[in-house]
Amino acid sequence: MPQLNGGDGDDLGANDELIAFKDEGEQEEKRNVSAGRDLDDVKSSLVNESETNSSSDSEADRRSKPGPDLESRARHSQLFEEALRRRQDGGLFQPSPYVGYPFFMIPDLGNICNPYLANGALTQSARTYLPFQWPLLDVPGRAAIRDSATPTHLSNNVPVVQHPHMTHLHPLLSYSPEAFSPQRASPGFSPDAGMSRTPHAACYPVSPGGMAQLTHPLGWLQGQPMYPIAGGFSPAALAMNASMSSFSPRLVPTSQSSIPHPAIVSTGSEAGSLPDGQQEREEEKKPHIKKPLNAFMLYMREERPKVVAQCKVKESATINQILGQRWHSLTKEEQAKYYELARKERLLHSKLYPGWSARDNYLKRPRVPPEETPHTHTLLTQTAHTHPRSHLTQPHTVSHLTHTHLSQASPASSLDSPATPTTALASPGAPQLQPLSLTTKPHRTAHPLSRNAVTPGPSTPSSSCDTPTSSPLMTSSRCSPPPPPPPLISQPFLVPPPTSAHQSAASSHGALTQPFSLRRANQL
DNA sequence: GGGCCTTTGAAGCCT
DNA sequence: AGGCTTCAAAGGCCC
Repeated sequence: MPQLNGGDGDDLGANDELIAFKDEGEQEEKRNVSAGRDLDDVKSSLVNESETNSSSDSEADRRSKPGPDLESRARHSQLFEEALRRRQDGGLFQPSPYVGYPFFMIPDLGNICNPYLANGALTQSARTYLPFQWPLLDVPGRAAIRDSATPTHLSNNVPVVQHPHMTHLHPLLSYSPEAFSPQRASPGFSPDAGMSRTPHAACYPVSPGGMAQLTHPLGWLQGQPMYPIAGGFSPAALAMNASMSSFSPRLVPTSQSSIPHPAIVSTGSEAGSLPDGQQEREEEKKPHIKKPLNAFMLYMREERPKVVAQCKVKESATINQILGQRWHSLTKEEQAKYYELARKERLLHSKLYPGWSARDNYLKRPRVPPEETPHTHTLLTQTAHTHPRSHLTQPHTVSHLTHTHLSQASPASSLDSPATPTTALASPGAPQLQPLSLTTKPHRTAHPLSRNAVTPGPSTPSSSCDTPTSSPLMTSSRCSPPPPPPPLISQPFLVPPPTSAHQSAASSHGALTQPFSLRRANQL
């Protein structure tokens, strides 16, 4: 566990962070205990509640139970620790966010490797990135730069390379010191050389002072507009970037005009449906800011390589099933790490994008190829606000109203009291309700029609990881042949009848007995 | 080439 | 308030 608040406590670059985290600044061990205790408290309340109906599934009971579950958990914990050690030793795995969790608020860095900026070239999934990610920038034009293994000099000399190993770049989880080191800065960030391709670089907590010594990778772009702010990023975000950055504030773009960068273009579909209005055009250039990752997503991000390596499984659907059950096999303390990390992710996200709301990404994806005129676009947009679930008719273009608050957010209000509810979540007084349904959510049964008609069922202590059907827990460090179906008695997660709270949490994914594919079909 | 699958959690919208 | 839906990551698979 790293010192999340290492240094002088300015790693976040914001004092309110210290306020937000009541334990911030204390010893990490104490923080861990505190986080675990908080989580325990929250979970215990739920457990107590559920115990009124059934005590068989409480965490305490599970943990006190001898037998395969305990054994598998011990193995898993051993694996977990081993993985942590490996990462500390500079192994191939992505460094654990807790080993070197670089929880600092360096907006420039966060922007450079900003994982929230999606759409094409800058997304991890697209595996295309600029040598540095443009702050608050959405670069949808992936088609133009995709499959470019070598730097592609675009019209304004911004090299674009494709780098499958940089998918780990993340403002919180993994910064590559090599990518930012002065030694490598030149070849790595030079417009002529593109980015260092060193994969799996260890991450480290960067102190602002240390970063100040580095050559800003954007130096060659100083004076140029860096990204469009037409999307309505509040001056607060920019001010924060400037104030919190160890780099020159001049790098913070001040122009409201869009960048003529070739990579910073709207997607073809967006451009094709552009209405004539200038405002709409600007809205379509708005960057797509991704949601912050939740605890499980962070866990998956970290554990996925292990599962892939251990099980030789590459299908994400299968891996996710494994990880889902592994997640349930984690102890509260282990889960608490990820909840804490997710909480800080949300906090960082809310600071980077004070006006952002999950609503901004809501129903933005085109479900049906739009055949719309500007007139219908307007109508559909209005309809979408009235009936946002009617995604069949939802235009793929951005809504008119959802972003208006972004540009209206005042710097002071954004900084002092970010408008996003995530900040409220991160506030010390806000209860952490996330873990409530962790170990009580019943497993879904895969629909037989589903392509991946695997039926994970309740977690079992088995160590096989051939398929989630046999045993997804994968508590062993090796993949073993699928054992015979374990007796039901060995299932560690016998789910009690859900309480109202459980029901609510579990039902958030639809009917418990209804497979995802069916639910999806019903949605459509 | 793009959508689906699959997981959990956060947050949105709707009733 | 409660229930339901969407999105976040990921990569093989399928059409």
